Amino acid sequence: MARRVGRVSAARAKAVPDRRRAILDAAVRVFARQGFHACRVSDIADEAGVAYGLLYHYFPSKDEVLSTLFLERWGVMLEMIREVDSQSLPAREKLGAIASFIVDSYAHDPDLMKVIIVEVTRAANSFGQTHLSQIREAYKMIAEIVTKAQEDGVFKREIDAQFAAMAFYGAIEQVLTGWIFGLLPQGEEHFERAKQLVVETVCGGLETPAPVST
Amino acid sequence: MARRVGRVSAARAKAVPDRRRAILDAAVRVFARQGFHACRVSDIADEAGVAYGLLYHYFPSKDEVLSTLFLERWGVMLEMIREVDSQSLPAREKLGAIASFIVDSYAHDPDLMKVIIVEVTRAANSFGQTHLSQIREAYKMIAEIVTKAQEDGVFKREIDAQFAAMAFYGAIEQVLTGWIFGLLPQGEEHFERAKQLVVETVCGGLETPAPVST
Amino acid sequence: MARRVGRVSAARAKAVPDRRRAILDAAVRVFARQGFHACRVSDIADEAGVAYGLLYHYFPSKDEVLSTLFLERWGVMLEMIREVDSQSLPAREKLGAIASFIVDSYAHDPDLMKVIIVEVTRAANSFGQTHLSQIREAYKMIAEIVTKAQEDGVFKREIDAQFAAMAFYGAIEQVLTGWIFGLLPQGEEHFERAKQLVVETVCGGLETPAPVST
Amino acid sequence: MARRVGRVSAARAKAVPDRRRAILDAAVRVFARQGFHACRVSDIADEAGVAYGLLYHYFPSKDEVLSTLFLERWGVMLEMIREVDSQSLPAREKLGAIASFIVDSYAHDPDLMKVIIVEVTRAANSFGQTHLSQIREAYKMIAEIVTKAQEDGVFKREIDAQFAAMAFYGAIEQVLTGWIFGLLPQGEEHFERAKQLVVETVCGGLETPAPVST
DNA sequence: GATGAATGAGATTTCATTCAT
DNA sequence: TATGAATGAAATCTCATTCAT
Repeated sequence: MARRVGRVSAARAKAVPDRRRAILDAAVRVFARQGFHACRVSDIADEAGVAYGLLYHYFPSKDEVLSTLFLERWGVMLEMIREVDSQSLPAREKLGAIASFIVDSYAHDPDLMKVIIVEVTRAANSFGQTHLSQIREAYKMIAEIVTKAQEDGVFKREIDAQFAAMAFYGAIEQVLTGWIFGLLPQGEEHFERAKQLVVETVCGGLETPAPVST
Repeated sequence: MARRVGRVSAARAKAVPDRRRAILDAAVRVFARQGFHACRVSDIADEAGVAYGLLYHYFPSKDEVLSTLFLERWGVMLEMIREVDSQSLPAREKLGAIASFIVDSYAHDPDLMKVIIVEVTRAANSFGQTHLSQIREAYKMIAEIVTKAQEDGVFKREIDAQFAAMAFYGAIEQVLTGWIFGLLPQGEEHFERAKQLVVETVCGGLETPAPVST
Repeated sequence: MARRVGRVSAARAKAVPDRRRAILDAAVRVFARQGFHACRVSDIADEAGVAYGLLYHYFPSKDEVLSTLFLERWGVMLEMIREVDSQSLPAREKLGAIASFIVDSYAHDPDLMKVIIVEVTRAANSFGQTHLSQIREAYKMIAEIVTKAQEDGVFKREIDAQFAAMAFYGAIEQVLTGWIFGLLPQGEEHFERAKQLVVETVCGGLETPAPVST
Repeated sequence: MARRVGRVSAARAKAVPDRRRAILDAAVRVFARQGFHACRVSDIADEAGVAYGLLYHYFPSKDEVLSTLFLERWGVMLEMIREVDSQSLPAREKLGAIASFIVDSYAHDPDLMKVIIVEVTRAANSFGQTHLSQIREAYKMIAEIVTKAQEDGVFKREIDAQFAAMAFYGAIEQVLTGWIFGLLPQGEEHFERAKQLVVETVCGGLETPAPVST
């Protein structure tokens, strides 16, 4: 009966505020601001405007709130990479699509991306461990793109695909980190430029082409 | 070669065990194994084989132990980058020296590098914030190397130096993260290879040179 | 007479045990028995029959428990002195009313008065400092009673009012201290007698009236 | 050889600083400033300019330092009261001598008197308990003075001697407390005046003599 | 659904005291 | 004597989680 989808109930859904969603959204802001460990469950509840006991109606634990946030978003990303991968496009464009998606994700919801990166993908001792298989999946798919490009003779074969995938993803994530830390300038313009630069850097290299010697 | 002391005083130094050093070394192992937040001060003391009150004899807090560890090592790295920077070498070699230093650091003491990366440089909400100026210093010096290379016409001018520095550092750190997480194969051979590949990737690019069209 | 509530709500009030009050009451007993510094927060919780985390639900710190106790009771006393002061009574009766109130307070709840005196009014280095303004307020109002009596020609003018107020209050507090330490005999009879004696001593003096010389 | 008294060795005694004394003197300052419980043994040692281990050469514990301080000074006071008591003087003058001694003690070394009062005589839960017999001794001797005066018909018989002793001592101590807390003005002049006023208040009473009715 | 009082394990930190040198 | 490194018991406070209402 609950969660009915359809026009009428959709209207009703608006009338009945979705507390679960409110808690998740609040958690993003609080985790981004204070960090997962430094915040209390009651901080999230306060931000969401609910009693903190309610959080335990929707989630079994504080950990699960973060995990939910991560899995939701990471799932979308994996989906997207999978789709890109299945198309027949030049490797550079595939990597460009991935970079674009990640940068757009940050542009659209910087707090969420900050939380995912800081509290999960970069947290080797806690959630990074828990969600290792999900994280690894992304690297694997990127590596496959590289492998294919190498087979096509477009990418150098001497650079290990696994390795290249890490370098590529690391470069993007570091740029996001730069934004998160306030080390790189932000803004629509910079976001767009970053998408191109990261691909150009990793695919084309920083060096200017060697002049053709006669 | 470094840290050599006169024979006599070296013997004496052995006679008096350096508990402070023992605590720092133990902290590295414990932080690496359990994470800074998940470990207790007594875990460090146990690992060091001392009473945990002694930790407070040498450090004002648990935080300060980690900070000391970070600053010690990061200081050495900054010093090294500064030295490399001052020499007149091709940009690729300068970046290669930096990559080598970082990889060697990991090869030599993986726990320490894990701690520095996981608990400091990637911990945006805690120690990453505290030591931001130190971290930024490294990025800045790398960016200067890129800038110089651009002025020399060796590096492409369209890729912002700041941005390139982040991409370069991010690529290396991600590779270390791969080792830390067990996502990339480790071993002397792989470490050596990584030094070359990261430079080749970022400087030369993943793509094969475009065939000279006639 | 005070605090009477409607029958129904009074019954209801009983149904819901006031844990905050229980903690305060337990704290009085524990502070009196062991002293503020020598007791642990868990001693208070045990005495109150609650988990000690609950104490932190109601009070931000152990200090605040004592402060609450002091301010509650001291406030009542200041109120009472203020009221006495406002009436038109002979100075001796006003001081008598104050002495009576303090002695009655002790007779009614010796532990509470012990705590207030030992841990606050006589604790120059800790809570005595914190609550100095409240303590001073009592002395000030007593001094005003003396001043008025001096203006009326009832009290000697050569004894500074501030000074007289301290002597008067000091005499009473010392008597309570005698009871607290077990140096003076206690009991309803002694309490009643003390009320008169302290006033007689300070107002009338210890000396017998000089015989009228002819 | 040590502790030789006499002219020559006295000169030497100056040359060899008395560390035990230095520690006691430092303890007075530190206890007065921070309170017994709030200060650390190392604070005392720092103030005395010695290593804190040395304190344990001269005293078995921190407690013992305070006890030594108290017993030294309180012993002198008991001695003095005993002497005064043995003389044949009017009760008022005997009490005056006691008040003078106490006030002079404060004038001469306010820190020491603060420590004795705050940390011992008023500390019902700790040192007040430990040294109860010593403290009681003073009250007893004062009470004896009162008793004798009552037998001589100089003091009213209806005011219990024990009680009068407490009131008298309490009045003085409260005045000292006023100085300690900064509630009463200090200075040579005020100290002298206080000696008279406390006796006049307790012996003569605050009230003006009743006019002789015919 | 919603609330927030109640729980209690567990963490950091302090500091009196000991003792080898 | 004199030092201060070393010890470890103990205390306060936090906060995720439970559950009666």
